[in-house]
Amino acid sequence: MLKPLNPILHSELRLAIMSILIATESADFVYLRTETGATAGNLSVQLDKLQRAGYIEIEKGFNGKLPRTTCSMSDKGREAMREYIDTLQEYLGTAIKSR
Amino acid sequence: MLKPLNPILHSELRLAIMSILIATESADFVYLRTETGATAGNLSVQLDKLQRAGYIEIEKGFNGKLPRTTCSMSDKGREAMREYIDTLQEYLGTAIKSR
DNA sequence: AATATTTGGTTTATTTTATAAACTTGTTTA
DNA sequence: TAAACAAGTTTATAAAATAAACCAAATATT
Repeated sequence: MLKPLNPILHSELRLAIMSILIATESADFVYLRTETGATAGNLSVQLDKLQRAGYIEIEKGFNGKLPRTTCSMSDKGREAMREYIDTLQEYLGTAIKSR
Repeated sequence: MLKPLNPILHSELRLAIMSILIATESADFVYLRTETGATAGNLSVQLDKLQRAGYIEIEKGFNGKLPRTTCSMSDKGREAMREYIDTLQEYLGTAIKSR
């Protein structure tokens, strides 16, 4: 029987966010928005879910006088991604290995 | 900007179904049910979506006197999976290659 | 110097999707 | 012959994703 895919990660936008953060260590709201093409509302909601899950940390500060929200991945998030990718590979089996 | 992940494939149960079919070429309703652990209702709905998308073919026949639904992947389905996996790898980048 | 616009978001409402519960049709079994 | 089972489908509910509307502060415009 197949393992379940972590439902927090198995979401297009949340996976996109996590994929960016796993590579860059830190990214702000505006960058995530342009990179993912998400609406601000959607991005806000999904960042919140990732934070509640303990997968990312969100720091609110200022860039000069303008607000700035900086996100980075937590160890828990990195571990969850590792497991998610493992599970994905179990699903996709040979199909993914052959590329 | 990240490419969208085919929403028909980016669903746990549908991905599980497609993953089984990509490896086995053909599987019946009962097998898919036990293998995925899905409820019959959910499986029925998701098979229907995959069929409407043209990703699988569904043949209804009999196993003795009992109904039997056999599913197999279409060329279009195989192509969609190829693309989906490519896109996933773009998302996951190095994280997936290192395993 | 008032007012309009832009930036960087959040909150709330709507739509879509996934899932489960209830039902159907026919078949064994007691 | 009635109860239980198999193999599904249909419909109702719960959860999720997404967008629309809103807000506060900063900057630009007339």
